Amino acid sequence: MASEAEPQVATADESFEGVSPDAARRLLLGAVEAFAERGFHATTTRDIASRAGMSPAALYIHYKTKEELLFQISKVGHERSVGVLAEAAEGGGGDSERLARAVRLFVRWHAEHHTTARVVQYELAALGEEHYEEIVGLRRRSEEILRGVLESGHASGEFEVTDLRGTTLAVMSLCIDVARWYSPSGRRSPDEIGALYADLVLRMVAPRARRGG
Amino acid sequence: MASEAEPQVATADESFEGVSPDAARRLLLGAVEAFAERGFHATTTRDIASRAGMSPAALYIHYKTKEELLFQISKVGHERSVGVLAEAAEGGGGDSERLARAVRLFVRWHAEHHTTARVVQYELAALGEEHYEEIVGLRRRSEEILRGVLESGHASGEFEVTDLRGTTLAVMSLCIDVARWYSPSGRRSPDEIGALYADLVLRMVAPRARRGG
DNA sequence: GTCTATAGATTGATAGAC
DNA sequence: GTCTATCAATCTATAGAC
Repeated sequence: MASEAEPQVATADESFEGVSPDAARRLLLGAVEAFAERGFHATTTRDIASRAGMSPAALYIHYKTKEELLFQISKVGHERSVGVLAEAAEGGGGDSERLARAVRLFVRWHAEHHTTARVVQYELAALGEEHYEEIVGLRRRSEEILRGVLESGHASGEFEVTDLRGTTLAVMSLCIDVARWYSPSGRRSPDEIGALYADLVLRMVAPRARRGG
Repeated sequence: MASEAEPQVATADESFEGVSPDAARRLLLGAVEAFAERGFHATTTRDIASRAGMSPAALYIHYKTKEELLFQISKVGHERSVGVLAEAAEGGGGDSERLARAVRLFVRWHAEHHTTARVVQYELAALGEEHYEEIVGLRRRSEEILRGVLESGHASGEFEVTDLRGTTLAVMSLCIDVARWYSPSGRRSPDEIGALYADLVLRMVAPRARRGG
């Protein structure tokens, strides 16, 4: 049995593998868990520290404020998700293939890393002003990547997109909202959800069949 | 010029018209604003009371706890949004017409009442256990209504839905996420977004064109 | 780097006058 | 029903020993 002072960070998230020293990473993982469960403002620094198996004061050796923890999570999380999206969109194949792959992997990331994703997507408002601006820049990039694929497919006639910005936003919405409702105890695996959503998105942009004559 | 003690509840939401006495309604509106801006836990009872032009103590004449305010908002908000969805789905026309109308009005509601909707959709976790269970019941109803329309359309051959539960969830996601990103200062009106999303959803479930031979 | 102890501010909620 | 005043708890963050 672990004593109360032992680290309790259960769901290790490889997104933060690179963070060192070890104590700083454990604090980050504890914060992800706590922020995802209860939200930034409802989480106490005591809670974070105790999940990392440390005293309340130890947090401040590695992070200046509680907000800085949120910022680090937000930054790494956004970088990871933008990276997934960029890689999928830049990969080979036609525009349908690129779009399907982008949606599938972006959705899968939001399901697999739903704790991190929840913090990333829903705790933005708690960031300080400068940190917020930096994160908004990263968010713009993911939107641009997706819009690029849709635009390319529309130009080539592979897609039919009547409202480019609106459709981009809708597809982003679909993917992001997965973080809100996904649960590992649900019926579907992250990959299955990704495949389903990729199919739905392809149908959203498929050229309409010419009807009648 | 209004003195500091005057009510500052700006965006009156007709969802709460029926609440009386007047002070209780003003507190509710103040709480909606504050919860939407900063989240439940970051909102102080002092903030709510001051938005309603009252002293901190006055809140407790009308509500037992801060959580009870959240519950009232959540309850009324859910009832309204379920009502919109139910009316749209029960109205006349074919299944395509019913689905398009349901999505259009549900999306429009989430945009028009985006402050209320944000609280309704993203502050659920702050509810007490019993209150949470009651709200979950209302949420199940909206999912069932939407699933009913999709099922009916699939049975009649008007739609092609390969994964009923998954598609239902995806359509709900699309609608709900509007509350997260919508801003009145954006380029599109709630009605335009509703119309666009209804079109996208119809395409998601349209039978695939028979290709080739 | 980590701890114990605690400062200093703020919070949700109550008491009691009017 | 509303106010002023305030309590008791809790929070972020720091000080100083080890």
